[in-house]
Amino acid sequence: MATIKEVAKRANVSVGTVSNVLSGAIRVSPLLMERVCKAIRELDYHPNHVARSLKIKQTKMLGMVIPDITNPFFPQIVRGAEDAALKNGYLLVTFNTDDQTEREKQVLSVLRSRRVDGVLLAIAHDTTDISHVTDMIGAGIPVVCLDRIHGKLKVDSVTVDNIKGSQTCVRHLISMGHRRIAIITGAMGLGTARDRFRGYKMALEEAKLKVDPEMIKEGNFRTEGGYLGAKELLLQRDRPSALFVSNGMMTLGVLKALEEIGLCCPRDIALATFDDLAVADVFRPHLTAVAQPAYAIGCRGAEILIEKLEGRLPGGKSLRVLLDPELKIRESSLGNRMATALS
Amino acid sequence: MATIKEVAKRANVSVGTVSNVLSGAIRVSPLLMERVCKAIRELDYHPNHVARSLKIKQTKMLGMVIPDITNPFFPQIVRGAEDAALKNGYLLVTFNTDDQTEREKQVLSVLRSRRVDGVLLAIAHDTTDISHVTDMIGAGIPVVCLDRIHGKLKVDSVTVDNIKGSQTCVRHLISMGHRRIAIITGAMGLGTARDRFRGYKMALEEAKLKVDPEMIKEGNFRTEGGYLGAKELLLQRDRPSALFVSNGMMTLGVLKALEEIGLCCPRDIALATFDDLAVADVFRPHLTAVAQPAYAIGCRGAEILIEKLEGRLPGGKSLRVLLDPELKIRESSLGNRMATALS
DNA sequence: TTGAAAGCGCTAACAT
DNA sequence: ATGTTAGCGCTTTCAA
Repeated sequence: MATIKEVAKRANVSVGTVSNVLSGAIRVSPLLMERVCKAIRELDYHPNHVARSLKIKQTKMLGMVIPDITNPFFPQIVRGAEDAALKNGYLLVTFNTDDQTEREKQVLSVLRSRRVDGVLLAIAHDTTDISHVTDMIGAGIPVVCLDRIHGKLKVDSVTVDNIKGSQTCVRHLISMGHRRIAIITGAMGLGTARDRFRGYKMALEEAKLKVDPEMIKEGNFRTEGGYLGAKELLLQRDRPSALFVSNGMMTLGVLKALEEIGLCCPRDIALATFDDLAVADVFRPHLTAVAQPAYAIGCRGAEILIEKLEGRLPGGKSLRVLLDPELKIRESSLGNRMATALS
Repeated sequence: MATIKEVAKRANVSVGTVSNVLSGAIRVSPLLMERVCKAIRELDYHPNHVARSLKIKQTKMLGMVIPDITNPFFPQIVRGAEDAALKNGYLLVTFNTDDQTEREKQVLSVLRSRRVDGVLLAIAHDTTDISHVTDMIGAGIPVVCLDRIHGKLKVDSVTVDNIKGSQTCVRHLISMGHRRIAIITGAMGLGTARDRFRGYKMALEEAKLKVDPEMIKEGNFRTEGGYLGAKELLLQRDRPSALFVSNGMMTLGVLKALEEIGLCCPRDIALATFDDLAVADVFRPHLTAVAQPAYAIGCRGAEILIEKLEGRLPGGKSLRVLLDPELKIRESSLGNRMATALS
């Protein structure tokens, strides 16, 4: 591959001049300009971004660390972040942690070696020791947390208003006449999981309904957590009339459990879920869901990170952006008659 | 951030020695070894991979170019490729093209500037001019095509045996007693789409069934293509008794159309689809599907690319790996009685 | 406006 | 086994 030196030689100018036409910052006489452009074309020259990075001490790369791109919630976040990054001349390097702190540590270490300028992080859900993250920030590499945030971590973040989302959703369940409303939560170490539980509790309390421990199962935001939770919950003698599931992956497991148990939704049990995955609107009955603006989460996250990097943002206290979720009422949470009327 | 020079100074050794302990290739005396490690720890030193890349003229980065990470088929491919890449010390930089050739060109140009060592490419489906790809290869950057391949492009590739997949599937439909079997194809410019159609045709012909133009609709591998195709197909006076859909995204549209028309599967119409998306096994009735080993496609693709890069593969003629798809027979393609028995 | 040259942090060849 | 040093391709300062 051609280098800037070869271009300079061919155009009979200095490397500095070539650099100037490339960056466009310093003006170059039309004559030399033309010669340089010609040489670039003839040599099919592509500037070496690696050398540039070394020199300017910026790679214009952002790290994106998520649990698993295979979980349908994350691709949208990634896409949003990627679009925002590209628009600003950055590129995104994505890593999966499988929700394991150990992997997360390795990944952040690789990212530091690669000298990414900043990191977008959807933290692993069993992470308690957060030193790898604080170290990163300490080393001057800004981190913005997406979707999930860790209680002890003081960083910028973009999340959905989880409390409001589940509160609104459970209120809706109550308004449909339900009194025994169960919940499958995420791993309670995660702030996100705690907030969604909190919204559930608040909705019950404001309706003067009691919060029954038998109606609460801790899951893990994964299919199998939903499956197990639903089995326990629904095989009780006094089973709930409605179930609120804390995320979309777990709902997949819940649907499987319902099928195995032979329960029909919404006749036997009403359902509502956090996350509006594609299946929610395809499954029959269509599922009532709290839709998160996933694309916007990624997009805003990347924008904030970039603004920070380019010094356009006050470095002071960490800013926490809260996006509004949207309740999509569909058939799975409706009473029998209404459900049939709609279908 | 600390540099190798600072580590050397602190450990009272030369930079060469530090480099040697880092690479592990050349042995270093235990004494110095210990001093170097101590200094590394104390300075929280992370080797600068950018400088390394510049020196060794390899970035150990692979480009991954796909239409859209938001399409549930691709995350698995990406995940497979990423796992394989990481295992070999490479990292993956992913880009979406939205199936637009123009974006694909820009993306490949960026990738060249970034000096990726090689590229994994799921080519945009309307790409006819492939010069950007051949140029890349001409510049010495190997390309491996995944999932989709372009007729004129002579490169290594990893795809599924599309002909076999749809042939097997349509045979199954025939064996269930269907005679009027419709198909919604992908954009016929894509080899993948053509092959799936070819398998359909072969299955019909070997059963001496006629290939009826009224039973064929060209789609585009996207939801709306399935929706439109199904509407046209199923509102005919003499509608098919079975429908084979050429990919998973289109099936989402087909399900929507079925619901709107008020047709019940499998009672009114049997269904089978290429791609075994998560919804296939959740939707009722569960959908008969041709499962592609998406993870394996990504994984093998990355492995081949890396072997090529490290010279462990004969550079001669391009190798085309064909992976076997697997037919998952579920309820949507069964006759009425069998379906109810299973459910 | 243009050219010359230092130096980013590392690897590898060479010298000791 | 260890140290010294040139140079990867670029940006940027300084001088002309």
